[in-house]
Amino acid sequence: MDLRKQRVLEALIDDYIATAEPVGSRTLARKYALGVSSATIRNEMADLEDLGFLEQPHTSAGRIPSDKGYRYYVDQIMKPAPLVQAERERIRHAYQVRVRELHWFIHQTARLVSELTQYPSLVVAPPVEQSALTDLSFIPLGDSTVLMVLKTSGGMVENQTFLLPEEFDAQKLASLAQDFTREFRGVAIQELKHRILDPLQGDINRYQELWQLALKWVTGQDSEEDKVSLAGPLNILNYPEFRDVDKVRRVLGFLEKETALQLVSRTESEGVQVVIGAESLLDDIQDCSLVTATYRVGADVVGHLMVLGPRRMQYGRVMSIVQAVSDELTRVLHG
Amino acid sequence: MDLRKQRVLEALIDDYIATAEPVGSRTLARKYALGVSSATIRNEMADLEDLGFLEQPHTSAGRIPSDKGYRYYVDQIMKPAPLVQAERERIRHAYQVRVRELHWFIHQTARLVSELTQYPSLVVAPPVEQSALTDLSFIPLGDSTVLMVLKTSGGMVENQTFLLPEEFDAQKLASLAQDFTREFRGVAIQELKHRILDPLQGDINRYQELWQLALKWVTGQDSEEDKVSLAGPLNILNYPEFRDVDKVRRVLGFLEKETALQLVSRTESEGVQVVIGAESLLDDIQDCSLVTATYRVGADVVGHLMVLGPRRMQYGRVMSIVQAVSDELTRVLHG
DNA sequence: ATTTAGCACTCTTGATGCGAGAGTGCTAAA
DNA sequence: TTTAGCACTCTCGCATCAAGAGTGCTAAAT
Repeated sequence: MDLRKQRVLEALIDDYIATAEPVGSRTLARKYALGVSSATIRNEMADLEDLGFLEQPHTSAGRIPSDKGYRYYVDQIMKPAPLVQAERERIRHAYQVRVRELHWFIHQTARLVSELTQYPSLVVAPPVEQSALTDLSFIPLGDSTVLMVLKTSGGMVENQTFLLPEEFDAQKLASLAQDFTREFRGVAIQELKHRILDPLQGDINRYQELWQLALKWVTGQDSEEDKVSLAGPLNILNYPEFRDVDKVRRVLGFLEKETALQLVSRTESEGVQVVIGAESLLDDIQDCSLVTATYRVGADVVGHLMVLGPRRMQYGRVMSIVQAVSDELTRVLHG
Repeated sequence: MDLRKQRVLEALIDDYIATAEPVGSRTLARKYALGVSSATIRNEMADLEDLGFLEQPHTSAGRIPSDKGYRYYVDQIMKPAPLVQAERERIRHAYQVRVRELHWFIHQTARLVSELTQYPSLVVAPPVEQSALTDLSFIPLGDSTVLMVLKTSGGMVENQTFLLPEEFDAQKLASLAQDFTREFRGVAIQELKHRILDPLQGDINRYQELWQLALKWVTGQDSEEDKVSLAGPLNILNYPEFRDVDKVRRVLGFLEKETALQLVSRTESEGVQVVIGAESLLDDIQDCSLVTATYRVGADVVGHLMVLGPRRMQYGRVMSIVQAVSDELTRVLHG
């Protein structure tokens, strides 16, 4: 794999990403200053095909990159595309307004990323259970309904209205919330489950029904849609590889199913990751690529961020954007 | 327009709705018990075409209904399809859990409707400005941020966190909220704008900056996405008339643009409305139909509910569902 | 007067064939 | 080792053709 092969591979992939058409030796010789004739390039291309970096859709078309070709391109050749000033500012400004509501953050982030990249984007919130309780309060709304406001260790606030199982007056509610907060401050949400059921908990224990209800909401929210946000799914309609409706359906189906969530949540390693085509082992997105990143809220509770596009994705650009956004998100959520 | 013509028209439309294929006289004679031969049906079909109820894609295909044909079908022939038990229960149960958050209601409704109908559905919340303030309170979250909780006349609760323009301690905030509530209870949100700026308002007036900020959020939310919820857009991919990606893009673009919102909000009349094909005068949805309904919250503040599908929509079913859901919604929001 | 059978006519659809164009691989010369 | 030249292959678009579906019209039947 000498330098010239790399050059040819790079030029070919760049061209294919730009045009979505198989690239021939003549095109490469004409459009890119490789300093050699098309015949030479032809030979190099044949070698690259033998090495498994390129494929030929049919005998007499140009060539297109294989998964392995893209992989080499991403790992060895390509440089992350620097963001322009406007984009950096956009990212910085995205989180300056409202604050502290996790679901707002993930919505905002998903939209931001999909607008910057022009690909669909999916953002997964960190699991609530892992964060610790900081404060709980109730706001009575009348008619046995109450707004429960929960502050967690990451500085986030979750709130939800729900029906009370029995009548409480405002004062009683306030004192209940106080007792609860005093007792359980710093305890992880997932731990609360057991603590609430603990018969030794005295007064807290007397209102088990209430707490269980509350708990159900908090953790129930987990399995809900609040946890994951999808933005810009229709962007994929803009790419010619998705002119087939069945393909669109499969891919968007993947994004809406839990498969996407599982796939992305399984990733342990930090930083930007790229999954190309069949590497995902998922039939539905055989000819898509994914770029994922993680972000942190508080200490080490992590969320995930993902961009899905055609295999000929603008890797450099997307990786830079995803990196910048996840950095910014981590920064903002830490303060 | 004698009875037999109606029968033929009905059979033809039913068949076309089921198959999406142009319908020929032979098919009608065979599948539907019309009691006459295909030749007779052929004559009737020719008449129906002259009357403008049918069209021929080309000389030797069967016929398909025109907009006028569908219109006649909807207005004169078709009966609303009764819902099955399971569907009625589904609708009743949909709103039993969480309560009082308007944006939750519209999300829930959109999803419910699109799942029942298998078409995309759009739900528009009633304009916040028209409802009156009932109660305002603050929950301090530390670091100059606060959760503002606003109760409105419809019994709805809006809440949002935001940054305080200056430092307030908890007590001061509580008293501010009390003053504000006392002063403005029953005033319409849109009216608040002027009242807050009124220099005669004494103490309230001293914290103009705070109130303006708060107001900006409440009414700003109006132009935001919280106001409208789209569910099941991908359902249209299941219908053969949308095998063309460009068409899909146009139609889904329409749903995401403000056009849809404007169109539906312009409707004054109550009850279920049907817009067929070109009747909408919008190029992007030339071969789609819309079924819309209104719902009320409180006295006469209304929201809208809309289903979009191909022209050969299952009108009877969709109209029943939309009717039932909007009734239920109105009922729940009234209590 | 209506309904129906029969039939010629029209138009789509799918298969087949053909030429143009693009791109390759190979050979031989530079 | 590179390059020019050329034969070869395969797709794509276009035209042609037969089959099939459905119609409209005419004439017979009810």
